[in-house]
Amino acid sequence: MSREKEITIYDIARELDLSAATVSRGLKDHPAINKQTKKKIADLATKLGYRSNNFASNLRKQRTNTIGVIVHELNSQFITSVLAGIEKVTTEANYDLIIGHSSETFKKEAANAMNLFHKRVDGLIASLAYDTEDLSHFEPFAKKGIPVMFFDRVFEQSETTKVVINNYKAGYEATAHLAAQGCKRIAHITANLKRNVYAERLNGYRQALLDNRLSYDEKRVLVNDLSEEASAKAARQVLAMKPMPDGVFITNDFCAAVCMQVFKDAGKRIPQDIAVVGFNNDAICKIVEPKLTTVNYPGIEMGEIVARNLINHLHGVSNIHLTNTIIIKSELIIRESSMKKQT
Amino acid sequence: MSREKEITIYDIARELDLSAATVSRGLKDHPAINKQTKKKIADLATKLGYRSNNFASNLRKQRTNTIGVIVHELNSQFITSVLAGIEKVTTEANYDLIIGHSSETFKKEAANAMNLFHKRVDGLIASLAYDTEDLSHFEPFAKKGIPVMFFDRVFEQSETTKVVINNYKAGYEATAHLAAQGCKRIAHITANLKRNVYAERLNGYRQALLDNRLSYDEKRVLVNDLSEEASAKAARQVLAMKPMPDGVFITNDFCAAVCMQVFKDAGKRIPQDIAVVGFNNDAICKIVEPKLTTVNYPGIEMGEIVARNLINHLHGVSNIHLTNTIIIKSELIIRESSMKKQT
DNA sequence: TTTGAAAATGCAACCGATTGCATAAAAAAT
DNA sequence: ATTTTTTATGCAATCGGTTGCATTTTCAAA
Repeated sequence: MSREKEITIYDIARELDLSAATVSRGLKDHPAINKQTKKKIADLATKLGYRSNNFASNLRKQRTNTIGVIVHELNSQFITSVLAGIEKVTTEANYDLIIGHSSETFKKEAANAMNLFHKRVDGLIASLAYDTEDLSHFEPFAKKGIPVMFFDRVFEQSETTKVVINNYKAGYEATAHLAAQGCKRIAHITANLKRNVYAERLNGYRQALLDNRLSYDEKRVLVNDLSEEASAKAARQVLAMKPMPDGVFITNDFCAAVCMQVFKDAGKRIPQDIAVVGFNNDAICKIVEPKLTTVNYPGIEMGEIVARNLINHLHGVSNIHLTNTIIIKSELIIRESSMKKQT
Repeated sequence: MSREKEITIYDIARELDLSAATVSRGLKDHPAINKQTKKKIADLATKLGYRSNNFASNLRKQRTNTIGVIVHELNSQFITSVLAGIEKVTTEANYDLIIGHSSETFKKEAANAMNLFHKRVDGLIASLAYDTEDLSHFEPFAKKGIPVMFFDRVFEQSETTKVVINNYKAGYEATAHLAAQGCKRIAHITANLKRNVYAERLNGYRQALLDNRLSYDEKRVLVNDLSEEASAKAARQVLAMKPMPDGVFITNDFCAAVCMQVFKDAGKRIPQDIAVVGFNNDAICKIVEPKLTTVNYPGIEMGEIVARNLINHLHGVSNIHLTNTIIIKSELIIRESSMKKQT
């Protein structure tokens, strides 16, 4: 209720008959300060409830020890695990984190970028929104020499550093698996092909079809925004295809779960009538029936790697401008939804 | 690559032959500054790529215009929508947001609280972690007169302001609905009863049983941590009860989804053999089969209300110490998982 | 032309921590 | 006892906006 006076190093200095400089050094364990003096300072600081003023400190140091993160959405297992990985590394390195989310819109992504820019983060980690078309909103960072790293949703052609999985390979393996299960007409439900992850998976899908002597048919590729409504619509489109596909590779687990629901409502059996493979290995995979075959995405590892690289760069240990792309392993997890052939 | 020099108001002042004070006022549209001067300042600022230094500004103003938020987890629809509501209001009021998450642990919650305290947020919004036992980590805020508001997971007995739904009523209605569907042995799967939300729902459950002349049996109440494993275990415990329950009210949709899976694997039909009601109205409700009856939790509204009250308090428009508890409406959404009686 | 009020701008002291350099005190070497 | 080295501490400028108060400029009223 009653606002206490804020304690500063000057208060501590006065009380101990020291200079503010000594208190400042003492508080951060500077080697030139006497051990006992340090203890006296620390004790009094605790007693008075001193808290360091970040603003004064950052103003003077011209650094913030803060890293900004921009993600497209928060409510996904994948993103949450990436954040956990980033947090682990940044906390160890004593950096603070400011997390912003774009709700999949370019507008909010740009607003977040500007916000973090004004907050003067020392570095930025980002995954692009659904409809981001260019990276101009990250240019202020480049101009000021603030490192930016992308993960997952990146611009493949850009010069910035990025951490990704091999989406081409993942798409290839998912599709090849369906082919190996005997599927002859494999559809693909995906999202905005401007996003590298989806474009690459589509490429993998196509190559796997060709390598398995299955024809690639544009009509079997459906693009939507992965919302519940769009997913259901895509599923109905699959059902309406003639002949109906006997397998479908879907680029997102939630979308796949919705599709499965529609397929089952239409009386189709999974995997007998239509086999399904999703992507991400979200918790939902084990809840849907049958359990969903999917591609496991090592989120924590991805977060750790992207954060570690950024911090190494900030510490001058390495230079991210030399390492352009880091590829992380992913793997197909086979469950019932695609097991046409019983083992 | 090449780090540009940072532009300050002094640079602008020098170039326009003005004082820094005038530039400062001009940039923030102070009424005493001539319109044309303002325009000249704004134009040059843009041209030079000026960005205001928050640290200098906050240091001087002794305010941050930032609100901290601590939530227990990010990957839930409910939390995401609360955050959306908070964001909407705070953005309009020109406050920044710093979001921290505790991963359901007291330790990280306390660490987040200290971090936000040192970042000197003007106010704090929080929902407690699974195992938080006391509120001592929020005391520094109280001491400095920084307002703290809780939502959803709160300490009912505490003096702090809180925004909640009527969990008692929600639990009552969910249970009464099962009774109305003809269930005679209704089980309840819930979580840490130290969390008000779960304790209150249990109370509602118990009263509804009594009001429907059904006996309350402690053995039918299972407490777990809502993880996938714990949920499956709880479901198996329900299956093992003799006689087996014919209805179950589960305090969380994800947990309910896992349970349904276990029930179905055991050959039970939902809702014929066992009716299920969940809680939260997450997207998963419409993906499981049959679709899950649940309690809708108005996340966005909750976020808006808690943020609006906090900001009003900060602006001195109202005083949160007068309003102790705000209750928001929730409602039962009936789907197939509980419809024993066909309509 | 003078005067008074209103409008616009400037002065200078903050806010609190950091840090290069100077200095003082204590310990060691001569 | 004196000089050198080591160890501790202090001085004072700096970071970049903000703001109460003073001063100057502008413009209309007398």
